[in-house]
Amino acid sequence: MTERVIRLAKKQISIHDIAAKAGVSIATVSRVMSGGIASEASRRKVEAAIADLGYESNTISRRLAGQSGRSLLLMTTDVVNPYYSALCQGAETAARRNGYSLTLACRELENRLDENTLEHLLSLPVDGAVLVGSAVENGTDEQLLDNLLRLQQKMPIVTIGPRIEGLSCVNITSDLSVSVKKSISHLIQLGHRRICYIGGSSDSRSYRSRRESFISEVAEQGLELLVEDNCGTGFSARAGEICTARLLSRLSDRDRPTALVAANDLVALGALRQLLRMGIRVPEEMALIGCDNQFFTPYLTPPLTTVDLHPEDHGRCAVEELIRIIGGSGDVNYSQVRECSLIVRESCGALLGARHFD
Amino acid sequence: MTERVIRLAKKQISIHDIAAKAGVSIATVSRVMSGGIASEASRRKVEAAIADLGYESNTISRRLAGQSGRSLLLMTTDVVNPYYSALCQGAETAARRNGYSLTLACRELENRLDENTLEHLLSLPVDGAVLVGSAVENGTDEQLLDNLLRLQQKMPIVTIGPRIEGLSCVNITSDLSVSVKKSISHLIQLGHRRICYIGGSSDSRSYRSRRESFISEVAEQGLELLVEDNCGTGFSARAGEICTARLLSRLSDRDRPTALVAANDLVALGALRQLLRMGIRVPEEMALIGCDNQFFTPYLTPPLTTVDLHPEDHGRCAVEELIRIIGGSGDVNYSQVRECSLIVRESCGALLGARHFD
DNA sequence: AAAAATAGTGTAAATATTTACAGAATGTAA
DNA sequence: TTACATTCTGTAAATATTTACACTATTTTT
Repeated sequence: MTERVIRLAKKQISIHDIAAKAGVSIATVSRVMSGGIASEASRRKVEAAIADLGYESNTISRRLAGQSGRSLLLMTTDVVNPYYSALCQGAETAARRNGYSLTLACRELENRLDENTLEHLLSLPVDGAVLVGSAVENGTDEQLLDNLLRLQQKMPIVTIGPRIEGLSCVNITSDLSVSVKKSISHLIQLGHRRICYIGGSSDSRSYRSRRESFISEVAEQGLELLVEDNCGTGFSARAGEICTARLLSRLSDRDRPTALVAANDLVALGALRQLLRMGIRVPEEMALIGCDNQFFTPYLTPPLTTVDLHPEDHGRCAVEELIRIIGGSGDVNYSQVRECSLIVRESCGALLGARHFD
Repeated sequence: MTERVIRLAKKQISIHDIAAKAGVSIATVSRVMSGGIASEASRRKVEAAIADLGYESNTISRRLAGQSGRSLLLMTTDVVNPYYSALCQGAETAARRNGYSLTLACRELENRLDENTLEHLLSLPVDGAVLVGSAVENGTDEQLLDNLLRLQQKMPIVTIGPRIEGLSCVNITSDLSVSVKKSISHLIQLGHRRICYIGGSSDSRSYRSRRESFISEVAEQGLELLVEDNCGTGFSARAGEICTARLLSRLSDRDRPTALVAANDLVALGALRQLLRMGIRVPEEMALIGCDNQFFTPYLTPPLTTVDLHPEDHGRCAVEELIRIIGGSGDVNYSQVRECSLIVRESCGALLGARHFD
């Protein structure tokens, strides 16, 4: 009934073997390994034995004895979304560079961190967790807070995304209002006055924050707010298509916006396709601006103007912060706001005449 | 000097606490947990105590005592490439469904599994590894074999990609010759005779295998082999651009191929852009076919015809095989060849007149 | 009724490490 | 020479589990 395990033949070389070979006790070996107090003579003998036998200390028992196992958890929504996969890549690289390994927990697109997932996370042998995506985006603040506090009892956490009210932890965030401001000023500079935000889901806290920034910035600049209730439907290319079709079918040609700000590049991709389908030329008749600077954006026709949030940087930062916290040094409750940059290409009409290609 | 570790207050509830509460020995608790021999009475008492105290067994010590820690390793090249991220998603989901966790080791695009990385992998507390990308693609067969055999001494492995000569392990693979055959027959059906393969890197074993298939299929069909040495330069969109530009600048208009088969969708994306830049219309003047059915392909202009290798399926399969092997049942040395499907869209001229959109 | 088999249980060893504590060896000061 | 401090080392306990082994109690077979 009990599961049979393949036992791979050779017994591990243990600290005991080293001790025997070097003619010292296991305690001394351990101290040499961890840089503790030991005489030069012992140190040399132990190091020779280690090199000789090719010994590597065992993560499992080190951890059982109360040490860090040097492994971190990354919880994301959906690595297929290039924003998350770039973040993941950044996190993994940073972890590996610091001698940590990274365990991945993804969710298919779901509403929130549920009971099962939480149990799974809690049972994982890791020293800390980076949380991004639905785990910190979707659901009410109380639900999120409940789950995260429970997780936090077991391990330190770092969140990426909008700060969660009432949770004290390190938080990596983009100033979405800056990203929106940059997009809107770029459009205004190019002469646009009728700008509409498309795509996204109001389940997402990032979305809500970005949308609020959009609304307030539109007001600030004295622009008209266009069909504000048309936002939403999701973060996919399909959502971009649907959303664009719905928006334009509702409005007469003269009420139509002259520029669309998409929730992300996927939404922009779908919008672009829908605009083409409807015979509306980009950027001549409609400007389009995305978000995330995903790898395919320079290759679209026209190349997409977008905002780079530097997700690899988010991943790297979160991991470095987490390792710092595990090391026990410094502040464990603040937000680090990361830069974002507007990447100007041709989908809003800039650069156009100059050189259509390149 | 020694790193200080945050110790989170509460001591874990252990098997001893359960034993005490249930009035039995720890051995009995362990047997109840693992479904071993125990009386109904003990079983009930133990289960009550477990529910009462909310006990969860400790992965670390279970593993130290020689049991599976229920965690797997996935080694990929580069999760930012959508093929790998889809694979990764499939693997993670399958692992989680089976109660396993998935640790990720990515490499930035590098030539091969080097010494450092291998050390890292060997030190990881996992029960088995799925290998895909540069770890099983790049380098000579001897180098690969050396590394993989060393890894295999520590844990069972499953590889995804072309089978490695001399390595006995489970291998998940796509029949690339079928994928190439499907692409070529599609093009021939549409009247093409001058077909050229672009992109990819001869460091990659998948690439070499796919290219060989291309060459032999071109011969089989009695087609002319076009500038065969022009292949290569990489798997990125940039590579597609460069490769296309170079190819077309070398040939007079009448020697030019009428169809391009790209190493993957990224290469096709770059090729598409370059063709547009050179004023060559797709599909009217040049057909283009990709590989991977990445999420952006339906949204290109024209929508890209491509081959879906079903990477999530590869990931899922590999993980399921690995878990089976860890469970100790069945064959541990064979190749499982997975299906691939041609996704016909408009970039080769099919579907064109009928309905240009949708 | 005796012998044998079976079911259930507890003790203790095993896994590979860290570290508190005690003790030994050495050096320094009075 | 004695007292004290310092440096170094080894023993053993601790971590949370599994499991071999010995033992008891029950059931089955002869």
